[in-house]
Amino acid sequence: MRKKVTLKQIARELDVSISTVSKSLRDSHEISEDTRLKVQAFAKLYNYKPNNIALSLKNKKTKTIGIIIPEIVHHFFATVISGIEQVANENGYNVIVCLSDESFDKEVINLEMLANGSTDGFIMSLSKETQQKKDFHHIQEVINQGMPVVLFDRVTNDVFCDKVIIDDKQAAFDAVQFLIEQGFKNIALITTVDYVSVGKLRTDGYKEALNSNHIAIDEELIIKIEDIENCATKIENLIKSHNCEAIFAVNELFAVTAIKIAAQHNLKVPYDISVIGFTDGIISQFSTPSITTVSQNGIKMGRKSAQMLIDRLELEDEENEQYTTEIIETNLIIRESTTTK
Amino acid sequence: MRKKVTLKQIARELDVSISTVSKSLRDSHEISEDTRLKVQAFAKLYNYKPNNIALSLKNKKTKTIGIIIPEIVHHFFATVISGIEQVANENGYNVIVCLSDESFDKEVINLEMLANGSTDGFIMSLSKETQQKKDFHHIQEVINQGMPVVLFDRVTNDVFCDKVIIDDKQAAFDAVQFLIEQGFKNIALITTVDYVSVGKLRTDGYKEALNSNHIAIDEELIIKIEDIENCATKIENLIKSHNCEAIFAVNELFAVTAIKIAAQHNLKVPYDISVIGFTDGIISQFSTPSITTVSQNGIKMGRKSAQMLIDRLELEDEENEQYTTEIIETNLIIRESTTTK
DNA sequence: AGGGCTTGCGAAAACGTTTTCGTGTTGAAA
DNA sequence: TTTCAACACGAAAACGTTTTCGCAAGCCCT
Repeated sequence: MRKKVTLKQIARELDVSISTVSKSLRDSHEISEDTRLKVQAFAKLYNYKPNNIALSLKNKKTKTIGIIIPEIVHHFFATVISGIEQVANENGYNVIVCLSDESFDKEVINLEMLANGSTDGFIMSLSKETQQKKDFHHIQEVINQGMPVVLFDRVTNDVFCDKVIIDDKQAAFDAVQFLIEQGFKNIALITTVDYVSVGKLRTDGYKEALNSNHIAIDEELIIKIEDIENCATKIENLIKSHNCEAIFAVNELFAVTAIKIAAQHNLKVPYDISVIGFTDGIISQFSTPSITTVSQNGIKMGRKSAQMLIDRLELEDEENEQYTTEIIETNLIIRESTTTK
Repeated sequence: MRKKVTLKQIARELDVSISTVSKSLRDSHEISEDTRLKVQAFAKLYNYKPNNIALSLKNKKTKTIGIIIPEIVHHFFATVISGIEQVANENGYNVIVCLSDESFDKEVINLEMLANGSTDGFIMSLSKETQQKKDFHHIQEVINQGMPVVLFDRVTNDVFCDKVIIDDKQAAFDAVQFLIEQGFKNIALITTVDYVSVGKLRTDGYKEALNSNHIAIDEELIIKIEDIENCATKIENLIKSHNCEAIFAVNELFAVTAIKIAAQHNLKVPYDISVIGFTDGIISQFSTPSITTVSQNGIKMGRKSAQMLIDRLELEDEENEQYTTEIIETNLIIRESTTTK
């Protein structure tokens, strides 16, 4: 077992000082060519690489980005991480990933854990519980300590920092508008409970689209799902009791569930009902029929978030207190689950 | 902006030495109760938390696990990470995630990057390119330096370390055996090119199942996909030219693709063809028909990998050179894509 | 020969901890 | 009064770097 070699060991072997070794390896002009080459050769032979921890301590920079998200087994979040990782890598940063499991406490613990020197900044998406409690002191705390934070997707107005979001309301509006243009009037909405910020925004977009087309909002056509496990009856009722021609679902799980339940009642999508989902994930792409959906472009969100964080990290002391909110464009991907009336 | 407070600052404020502060906070009996309480109160007031980097440097332990995987936008890998993160968290470890993008070079770079002090050990799954080149010197290198490595899923016999796998061959055998028991004889295989270790093993299992049931292997019924983009014609030929009654696909993408292509040729799954996939991901669960598949239990793989790594890290100097290979059991999840003849 | 450069290198501080060891003060025992 | 232990605390090293500063030797110029 050949342990990693340090400057000190090289110095001892070559009978020079630690400073000389360090300078030689960094091609300092202070050192004669003789010594420099000798040291470099020795270092190469023993495969010397500077210790990152020591560098971090000295430079007060870890070159590490902390990511805190609700869960990772979720296509959207996975793509965001992927995007973050790309940009991080291009800029010599590593990413350290923590999962909050939608729990406020875990979010706080993870944040505090990483804030003690482990990372230079954070990219996060709020847990459901945090959004529900509206308690963001932990985030404000790390910002006060001088660590940049970028919030993405699940954000809040209550904390000032850079943010990356999609225009959920507009995207929902566009999706519903599309359905209306296909000739549908009785358009149902399957959404989440209100405290999930994106669910709320998408609901608003739905309503606005109906309004601007002078279609009355029928509350019977709006169902709010709290728990995916036992949503079946609600959706069944929706499909059976109302003559709904089209459904806008605020995520792909709701969309595919609706399609399945429709099929069980001998209603074929898109011939009997059109369905639009949200999030262009695996489900939308591979279910039968494939699902028309609003694409969120997680990669782009991740890349943008990382870029914003790194920009702020490298600007450093300029203390630019101008926080910005970046909006990633969405687009409707039209597939098999929609048709014209 | 209230920067984080250090021992030195507390010491200066309270006019004691750094040692006294440190000892007070660690409840040392060397310190009088007076001083101890005073220091603790002050530390609490200023929310003192020890700097992780400094601790890492001192203890030569980072309490961080490096994960290097081919990609993260992949349900299986996401579940494994999730499992790793659970156990890591329970034991006070953080995880730092790097993606190789199936590239040998990126795998090497990431490994070397993290090996310079950033992590205490690694959990990895080999990139395709690495498996193809059969070059594992980078992994052997970090092991020689005394860093434990756990390989999972995509492993190799050429490097000695702890491993966590499923019995791919047996699982494939079981799946094909199941098809045979349903009365099918003409069973096709959709697999990968040979250098992908798990693809090879699953192919072996397929063949062995046929053999042990005295069914001749028809090479025409075996197709190897290199690139998912243009595999359509191969699968079409398979479906059209042969009277294949059932298909065993070595991953869920192949399975769902086969089902889609079959549908295009007016063959209904499972009535005309039965299909079994591998990996119980989103696709298998939500496609129509839902797909009978071999479940890999990524969470369990991740948890086991993390446990093995941490065990070795905490054992430390005992220098237990007894490497073990853990096998995670699989099970066949029977859904709608299979029926009896 | 003396003054002033340049060259080549080492000592030491700094980052923030923990821990070992030393030391001065106090009180009690002899 | 002397001796010794207990007590309370500080100095310093160590982890592995980088960088500033100081210093000695050699050289050139007057």
